[in-house]
Amino acid sequence: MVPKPLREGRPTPPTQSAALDSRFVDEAKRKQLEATTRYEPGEVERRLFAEWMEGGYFHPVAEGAPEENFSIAIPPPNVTGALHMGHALNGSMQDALARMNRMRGRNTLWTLGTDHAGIATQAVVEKELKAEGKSRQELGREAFVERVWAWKEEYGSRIVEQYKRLGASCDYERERFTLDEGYVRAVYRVFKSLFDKGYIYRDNYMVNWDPGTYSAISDLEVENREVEDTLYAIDYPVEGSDRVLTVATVRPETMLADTAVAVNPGDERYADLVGQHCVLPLVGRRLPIIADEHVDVEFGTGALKITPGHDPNDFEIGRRHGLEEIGVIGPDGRMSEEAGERFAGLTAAEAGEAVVAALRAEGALRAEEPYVHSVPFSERSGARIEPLISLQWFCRMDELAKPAIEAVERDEVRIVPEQWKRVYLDWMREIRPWCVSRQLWWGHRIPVWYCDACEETYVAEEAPERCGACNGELRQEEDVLDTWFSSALWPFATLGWPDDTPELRAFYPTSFLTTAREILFLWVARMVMTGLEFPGAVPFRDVYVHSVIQARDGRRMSKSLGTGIDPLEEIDVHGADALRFGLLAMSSTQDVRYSDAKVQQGRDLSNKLWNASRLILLNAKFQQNESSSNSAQGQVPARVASGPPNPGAVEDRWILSRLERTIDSVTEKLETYDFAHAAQEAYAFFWSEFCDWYLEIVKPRLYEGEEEVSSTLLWALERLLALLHPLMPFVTEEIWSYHPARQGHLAVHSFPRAEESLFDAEAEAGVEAGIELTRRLRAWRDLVEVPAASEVSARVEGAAPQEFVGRLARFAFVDGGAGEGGAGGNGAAGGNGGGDGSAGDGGDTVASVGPVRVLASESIDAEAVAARLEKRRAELRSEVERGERKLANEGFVAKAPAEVVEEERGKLERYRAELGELE
RNA sequence: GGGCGCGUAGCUCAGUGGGAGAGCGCUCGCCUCACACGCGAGAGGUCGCUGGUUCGAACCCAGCCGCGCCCACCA
Repeated sequence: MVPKPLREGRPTPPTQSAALDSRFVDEAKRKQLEATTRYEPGEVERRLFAEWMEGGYFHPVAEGAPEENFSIAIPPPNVTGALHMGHALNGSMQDALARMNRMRGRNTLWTLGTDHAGIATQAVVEKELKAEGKSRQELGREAFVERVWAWKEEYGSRIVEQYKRLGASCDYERERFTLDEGYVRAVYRVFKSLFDKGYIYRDNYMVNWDPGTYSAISDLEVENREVEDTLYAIDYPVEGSDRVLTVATVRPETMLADTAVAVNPGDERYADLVGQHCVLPLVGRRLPIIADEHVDVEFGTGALKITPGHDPNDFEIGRRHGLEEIGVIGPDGRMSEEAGERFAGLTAAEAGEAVVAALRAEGALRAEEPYVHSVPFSERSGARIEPLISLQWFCRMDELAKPAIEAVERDEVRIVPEQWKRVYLDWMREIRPWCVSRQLWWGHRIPVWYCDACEETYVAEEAPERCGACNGELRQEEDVLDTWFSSALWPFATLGWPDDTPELRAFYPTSFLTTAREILFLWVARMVMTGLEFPGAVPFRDVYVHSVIQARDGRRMSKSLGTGIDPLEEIDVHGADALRFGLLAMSSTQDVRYSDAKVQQGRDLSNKLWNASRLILLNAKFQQNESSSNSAQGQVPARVASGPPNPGAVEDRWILSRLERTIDSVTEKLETYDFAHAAQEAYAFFWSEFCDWYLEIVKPRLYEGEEEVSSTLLWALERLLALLHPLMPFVTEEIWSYHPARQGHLAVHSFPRAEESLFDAEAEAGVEAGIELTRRLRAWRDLVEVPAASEVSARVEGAAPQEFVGRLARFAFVDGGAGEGGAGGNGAAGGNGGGDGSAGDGGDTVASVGPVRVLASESIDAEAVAARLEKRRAELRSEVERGERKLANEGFVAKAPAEVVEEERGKLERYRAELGELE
């Protein structure tokens, strides 16, 4: 749990010039590259991160306009926190965007900081105290708060260090904390301003009292759980009559605070009783019988006991009818004096039992039955919420909500995926006052001062000295503000607001926010409201609501359940790039289970990148560039070293075309926050097309030292690394350090833009046909069980296949007439022995695979060939039948789009032709 | 009670009107001079169920079954 030092005994990072072109001049480094057949992220990541920091790349100058710059304010983690998977996913997304935009030359700021997290932090320190046998009360407020600060200074930066392990390109020099001096000023300015507008007020009101934290909490911090309780029916005698009103409750102890009984105004059963009184059993209080619409005629007896002091509904009803508000349960969850001598001092639960016993003794308990209902619990402490009336500070939200609703309606803040837009709007339209005071010590103490002498109240940004009216002593409000009150100001308070700072001018509004949906209301909505109210502009343009990563078994990842997976362990084992890739690839808009396989895939990809690059870098021929003007760090990204190559070979044109299309597509996906598809598409291109086919195709040319293929490879590699860098910054940066075109760090290299002039449909079609033929030949070999090591002789009919086909499928093409060997050379085929003798001048054809006529040899099993042929014929017949059936359908031909019909005809023709050849 | 979403290969998930995909796992064959964290070839799916719309449905509509999440004051 102790933060790991980041620069574990590493020597200082190389200076610019040392990091520069020392590679192949330096034979040792070449040897190292040659020897390292496996990418090892551990050492690389620490070293490279230090280099980036050294370069100052993450610390932009505050210049330019927000529209042309790019900025993100990180969702501030709790100071008490440790990096969890949510942070890791969130961070991977933000970093991908930050890095892409930085590489595009945009002035990019990713603000980092932590949240003081009132309850959580106070709880941690209180626990510490408890272990020492002390309490915060003993310590006193001032000393306690000092102690929390000391804790924060010592442990509070752990999570910041952990973000570095992820590779997050935050501006670590602009780290903020919600209790920083400047931040506190922002909070006080906002409080005062909202007070002056009449939005903030103090009132005795029903709140969610959390006996666990000994504080009020907001509606959003309450979670409802199904609980099995007992529903008691109690008889309340009607005064001056022998009738009784039977009421129901799951909390009998609250009857001690009843101040009325209500019935529905339309309920004829009780119409005559309205206006009369009941007598409260055990207590003897006279309760008026009132009529209120809230009462459900169908439920129970249709009579409802009213406890304005301990039930939110009853509270509302009580206020409507001007009922007395009695509190019998105190903030400690125990019965107060008001509950009467018999019950005072008992816990609520004990009191409940005592009340039931007493009622039973009096014969007032009519019935009891098990009852399942939902009960509020504190998300903070887990304690059952005790609704009670207390004096708190509230903020009226309706006026603030109006512009925040409009901003989202008009897409000035875009919520992605769009379904969350409605969720946001629905909540905002029904918004209720926010209880902003908390009975804690750690936080922003509410900037209100009272004069006890004359009862004057002052709200101010700075403490007034004495009472202006009577010159009496002033006493500051004891309560602190809800943590979310300060979080709500995060995007602008971190930039220096309320001062007019260069940062604010350059980076507000921010560009992007990504968040889990659980804090859409708690945090996002409130930032929109305060942003519009204070700096006067939306806090961010786009909000991306990401998925929740669940534990492997589908449960929530949670520390208490023991289902959490520690991202740092995953980084230790697989590397940060692997984790980043894995998280991005597995994430989507819906919740997903954590997938080890995807992280594995990321690790494999890192390794594959490393090795494919080794192949290229160790074999490509290139001229060492004179290192041109040193690109100034962090300013102008280095240009792509050379212009696009213009190769003649069809496979070169093919791969360049595919690369540019991939760049186009991956970029578009990143821009629309479709991280999963961006990652997977980049993976598929690199692995399946670039490595499996292109590298295999060009190996002979590469080994021969052909310059054209070398420059194509180096150019493609450079663009590929740059494209992948936002997703996997470490491996790509490390590989780049060996690239001859390197002039500076990849982190500030330009991000590729698809070069459309390289799109080449013809080359794509040509190579893809060759690939298809290769596949068929390989499948044929496997099927007829040709030994893997042997080469098969064959003749080609008609147009010659791509030359790589024979080599990759291990086919030696012989030319019947000229006796010229095929691409692979006959030497290798010599192993086939005598069979080749007859093949040399065009022996018997034993099978056809497309245009390829396979010649008889010892390694070919005639029976297997026949079986193979029969299988293919069966496939083709069924295809032909399918096509014929479809085209015979008049509706299809008449109504389907012409190109669909055409395609169908083409396919049918091809199948027929192939079938004809085989029969 | 209201809302949102999900049910596709053994597993985890893409696909959202024109012939079922990926990664992992599995089978077979390969240590082929970048990579065995690898290479090649395969097997495996009545796309939850029932109806409807359409020339055509995993995809659109309706109903049903199962699962999840959010919001909500029925004692």
